[in-house]
Amino acid sequence: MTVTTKAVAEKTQKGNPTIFDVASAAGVSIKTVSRVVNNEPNVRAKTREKVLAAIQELHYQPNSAARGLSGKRSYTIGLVYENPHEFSYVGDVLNGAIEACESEGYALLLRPITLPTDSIAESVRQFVTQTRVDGLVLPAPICDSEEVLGLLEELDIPFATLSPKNPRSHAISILCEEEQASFELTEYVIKQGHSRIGFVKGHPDHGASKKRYKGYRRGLKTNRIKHDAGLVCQGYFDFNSGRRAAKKQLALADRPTVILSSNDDMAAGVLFEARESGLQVPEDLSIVGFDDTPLASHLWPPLTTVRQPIRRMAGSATRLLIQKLRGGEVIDLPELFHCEVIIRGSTTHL
Amino acid sequence: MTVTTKAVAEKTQKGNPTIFDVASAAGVSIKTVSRVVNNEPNVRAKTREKVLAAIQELHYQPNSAARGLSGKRSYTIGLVYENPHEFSYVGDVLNGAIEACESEGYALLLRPITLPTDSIAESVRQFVTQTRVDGLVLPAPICDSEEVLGLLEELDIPFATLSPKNPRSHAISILCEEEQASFELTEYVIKQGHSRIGFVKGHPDHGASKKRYKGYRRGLKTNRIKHDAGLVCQGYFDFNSGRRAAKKQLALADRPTVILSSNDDMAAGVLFEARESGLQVPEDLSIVGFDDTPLASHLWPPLTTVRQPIRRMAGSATRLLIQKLRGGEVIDLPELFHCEVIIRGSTTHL
DNA sequence: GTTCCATTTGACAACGTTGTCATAAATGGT
DNA sequence: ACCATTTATGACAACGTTGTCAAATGGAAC
Repeated sequence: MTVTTKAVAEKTQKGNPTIFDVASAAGVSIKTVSRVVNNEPNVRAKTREKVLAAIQELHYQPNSAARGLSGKRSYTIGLVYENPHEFSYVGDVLNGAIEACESEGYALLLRPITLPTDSIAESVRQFVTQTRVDGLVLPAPICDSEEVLGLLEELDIPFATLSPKNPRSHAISILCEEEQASFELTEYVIKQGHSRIGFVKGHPDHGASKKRYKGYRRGLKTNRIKHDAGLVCQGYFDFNSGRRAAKKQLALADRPTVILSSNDDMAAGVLFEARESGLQVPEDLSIVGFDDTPLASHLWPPLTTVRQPIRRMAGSATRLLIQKLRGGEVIDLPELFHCEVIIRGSTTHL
Repeated sequence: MTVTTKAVAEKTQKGNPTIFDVASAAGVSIKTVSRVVNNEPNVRAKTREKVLAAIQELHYQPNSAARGLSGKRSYTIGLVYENPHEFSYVGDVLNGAIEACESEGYALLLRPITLPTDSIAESVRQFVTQTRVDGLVLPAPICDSEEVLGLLEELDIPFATLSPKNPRSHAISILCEEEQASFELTEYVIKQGHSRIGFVKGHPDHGASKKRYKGYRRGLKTNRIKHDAGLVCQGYFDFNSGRRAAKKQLALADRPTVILSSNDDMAAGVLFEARESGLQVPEDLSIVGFDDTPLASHLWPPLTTVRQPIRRMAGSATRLLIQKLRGGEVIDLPELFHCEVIIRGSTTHL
């Protein structure tokens, strides 16, 4: 076993363990390892165990390129679908990334992560060792996990971050002027005569939340409106947290005349709750969202909101990443995109 | 050149053309072809041209597995994102397929197609030759293109169809009881006292449209309500076609008291238009959707609709496909999923 | 203890590309 | 016209796996 461990150490230094490493560790031929890996018959139970143990110890993952080359299979499934005109935030990220990959001759592999999870980093480690991707695109909030970024730097895998909390100086990061947009939105409602302005914060793990809140605060300050902590609620970017926030704020004696939400889903929750309490929108309460998802324009009244060019941002992140992979020099300065304030029927002057 | 063509023909018979085929066709070494393909410097313009011509003629596509094995790169980018709790229809399809692939050790490659396009089949051909996927998952309406299915059968690439118009006897197809659900929905509103029941059809290219319409017709017939062509509009599964349909129906002297739409987006359009004309929902007009997308529960009032287990359906399609790829016998009988009618606030009794 | 057969194992080629290094051809300066 | 240098091309190994086929092993029947 000592010998085994030693052999392991030697090999592991130079990249990932191969079937040869496993074979020598288990004291069998590579073919036998192959059989075990592929669940082929005619392997003695005892042999199988030895091999399995070696695989475990070495954290062996078959190289899919080699598999694909040797055997006939590619171990890959295609999914062809009609590109929906209207997609959610994540959908736009996908589309942007896919387009960029396609035009650059790369393939895109997806790894959805359901939060909260024990360790994002562990999921990411699995993903990169399994798929051996050349680089990673990381939207928020994944790109805000120090654990993940540390891991990737350790493994020396390049990555691009999309709307990170704190852009790293040595990573590609794509940002957009959310703070400014949020500020403009706040100024806009103030100019409409509002002064009791509610705000629903986004998920604390997303960098965007802070920026949007900051813009709101600056808007108030610039216009000499006193900040009232009672008019600020913590949200989590989902519909229900918007509802909860609205319920709370609408119950106030001196309730706000407008509520700004850090995304459209929460704004929809606010609208829902306003309706439930019999309020007219925008007459009794103006409502503002953020992101301009399809939802924003499909609600009635349609939401005043901010459009981020998510798709282009994701495309840019991906293209820069590929450029870096190709060895080209990439300006590591964060690329800054412009946001557009969109005025719709959910807001009106007092 | 005659020799070239001959060599091509010989090789092409046995699978895809390789770099050797191109090299011999162009009269150069494989390394030179490699250089051209990878845009490396130090290739004479004339040589490059010859090679490019051969590549074109042979429809050569580099084998990415071989590339990945030989070079260090995998030509693959990973995208790690937080799995949104709420996604659109397409998003659910993706999630279902990704989950299945992940658990079976396959990778999933996406190819969005923007319709209308000159030739879906051509896009699909490109996709499969580029990526060399083992099989394909085809949601509606892609799976309804005879051209595509014919191509795949010709190339002998297995595929699974999701909600196809006409399930093929020799293909995996996943269906759900949409006709029945639509029927139940129709009966439900009739029991609520409605008899002027508007209907907005779905996109004519989708198999689902026909089934949903059929359920509506059967619901009317079973309850002895005369079918009125004036109450049926053609829609295209998008918000705006829902608006247009509603505008038309609400202008009728004897307007419907409820409008059934073939999906939620169109129902949102109907709701929007109802609001625009100052109608109360559901008091003045009941509204029904289909699909139970997040939108349905986020609108106010939330929509009565039908939930299809899209994610599970996509997962099943993918798993069956992989089973088939593994050589396992797959029951080619279409798998039928159950739909659930969901009653919410957008409908009420007359 | 043989013999035979089924089971288990292994040696080695093949897959299609890129990387390395050697060599051939073109170019330029004398 | 020659050599030195740069540029262009090619031969061949390497990548890590699976497929093919031959060899070794183990157990049952005699």
